[in-house]
Amino acid sequence: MKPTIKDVSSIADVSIATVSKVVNGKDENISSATRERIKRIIEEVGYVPNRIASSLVTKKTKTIGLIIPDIANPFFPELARGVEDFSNKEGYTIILCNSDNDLEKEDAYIDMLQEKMVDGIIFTASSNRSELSIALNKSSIPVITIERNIDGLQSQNTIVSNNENGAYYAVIHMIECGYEKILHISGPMVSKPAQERYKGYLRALKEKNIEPIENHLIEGKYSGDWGFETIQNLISQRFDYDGVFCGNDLIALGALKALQLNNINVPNQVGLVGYDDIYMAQMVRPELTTVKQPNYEMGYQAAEMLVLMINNEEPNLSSESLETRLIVRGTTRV
Amino acid sequence: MKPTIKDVSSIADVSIATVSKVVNGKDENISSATRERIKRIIEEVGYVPNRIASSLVTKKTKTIGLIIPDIANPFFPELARGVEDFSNKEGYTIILCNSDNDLEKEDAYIDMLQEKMVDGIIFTASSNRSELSIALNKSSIPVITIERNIDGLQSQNTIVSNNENGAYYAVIHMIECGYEKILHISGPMVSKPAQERYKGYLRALKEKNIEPIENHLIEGKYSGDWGFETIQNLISQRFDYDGVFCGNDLIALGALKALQLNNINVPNQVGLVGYDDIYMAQMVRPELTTVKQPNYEMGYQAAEMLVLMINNEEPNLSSESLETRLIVRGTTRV
DNA sequence: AATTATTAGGTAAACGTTTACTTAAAAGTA
DNA sequence: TACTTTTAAGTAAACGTTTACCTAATAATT
Repeated sequence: MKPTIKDVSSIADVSIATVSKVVNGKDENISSATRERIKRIIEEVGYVPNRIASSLVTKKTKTIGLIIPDIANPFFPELARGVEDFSNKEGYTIILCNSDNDLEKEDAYIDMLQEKMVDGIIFTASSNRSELSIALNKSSIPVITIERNIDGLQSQNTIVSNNENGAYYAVIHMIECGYEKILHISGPMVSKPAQERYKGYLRALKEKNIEPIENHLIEGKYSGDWGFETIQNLISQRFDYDGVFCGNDLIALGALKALQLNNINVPNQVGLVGYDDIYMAQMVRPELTTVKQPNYEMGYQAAEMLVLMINNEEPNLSSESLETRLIVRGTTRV
Repeated sequence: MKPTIKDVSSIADVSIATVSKVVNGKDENISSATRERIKRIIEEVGYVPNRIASSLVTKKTKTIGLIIPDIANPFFPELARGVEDFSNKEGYTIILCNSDNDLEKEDAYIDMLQEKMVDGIIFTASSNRSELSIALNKSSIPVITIERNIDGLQSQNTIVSNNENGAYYAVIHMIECGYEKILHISGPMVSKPAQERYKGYLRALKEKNIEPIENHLIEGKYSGDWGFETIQNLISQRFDYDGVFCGNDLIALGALKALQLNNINVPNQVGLVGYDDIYMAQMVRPELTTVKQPNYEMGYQAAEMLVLMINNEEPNLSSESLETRLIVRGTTRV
């Protein structure tokens, strides 16, 4: 049987309160003799405090729930890492939840996290969900949404990156490179980032007085296969375009592969820009021009903000939109 | 204030025991009238059971700790996903820990997980650590090691993939393709998988009666940059080789980039094989020949095994070595 | 010497559940 | 009718801590 604080106290012949005090460093009023004796005994018997029991009285679990769509999606590991790094630094532990953008799973995880009394939740919601917002609002548990905000959540604390600007500058760059017939292969338009990127794309065209070509928006999934297929289709349809702005790097890498397979020169015949700056963007030839999102920072700052909320220190940022950075590499001509 | 079981019980005018029974479905002896009344009240007041409190008495937290080096390393997300999928199916929640292969962090996490009373731990240990094994052994908490086993851990339950065979078949394939001067760019040799892959590489050469070339082992990191640098160096040294077996895909992709940059044709002048089959392996041209590790399955099976251990049902597999699969693509000539 | 302050530690309630055991009433049986 | 069984629920201890408050002994102050 695992030793408890009681075992330690009886061996040391002190009360459990005394042991508790030295374990938690609240031992100003404990003589150094007993302090050392207790510490030695703790070592000897291998006592490890039961945080479940202490959580019950302190009402703090030092645990944060992280709900993301899928850790296997290359966008999220870095974000998760950011969350974990800050959390760990502050003594928090994180519970990882993959929702697969499935509303039922999201709900189930929210419930579970509440039952486990997490101190706060960081949440990439699949879409806007008023019922969820309501449920979350009345639960009084600090929540911060990340990457996408959801409407109707009170004390809306959000970390997002500025998708619209990111897309805008990317497309401006393409236009300045001389591409004129630029289409947009996007991810699913139900997601906010997809909507915002599309908005930025349109804004750039408008500002440069370029009429969007017909069928300029091709909506699909955030996968390499989707990018590949789309280009293959376009080629078989003899679609006329000279630039492709992709919803993310995965799409772009798939597109690049298809273009090269059909001997279409990138960047000379067709310019290509991705979004995210995943590691692989630099591992292909030509290297991919893309928009870097501060994934790690987003996670880190989200955790930072959440911990502030947990400690009831009003975060001075109630909603932060981090800027993106255009990284010009080889898939756009200069 | 959040409602507790007591609030529900007093509104329903029953004892807390009765509420507890209906909450946990142990309500054979509760009349359907009261059962429904209680359920309605739970709904109305928004009662959510405090699992911290119940864990204290049941001594089960329904939580599993997962310690891996780095979730941002493309090898681990899938594995983590496998762990999470099975765990979630069984009602477990996972705590994610990134150790960065840092011994102190590993220790700190092990402590933390024990304090949080997790029901079990899945662990990718950075290296062999006898003290850790001892600590773990006496803690009586179920542990399963994954991807790499650590010596001295009692009731050694391990899920690994057969690295030696994976490497062996890969190199055999290269030799059968006609490559003869094959070098091995490996990850850090302190890690077991690196050692085993090297062993497989040597075994293949030996079996085919090929003398390893001089300086055939180049040891470094599991990164694309490392692969890139190494090839650049080799080229500047005019090193003579015609095949490269890489410790992982990241190294291979870096190497591929360097080779192509120097106009060395892959697979005609130099054959190239990676390890892992990350998603990006098919996104480059030529697509990378590689060894597929069953990452997801490893995670899934590890969780499966751990849950068996937690439930004290002796797992019939005490140490499973999953087979790998060689995936021949475009970086080796046929 | 009498009073006060400080030091070192103890007491016991509280946190929110679960569960083995008990009980009272109702129903069944001889 | 008198007993036994079943049904429906309640009682209270236990889980392992923390912490506000208390106390006795010693030290400091006047």
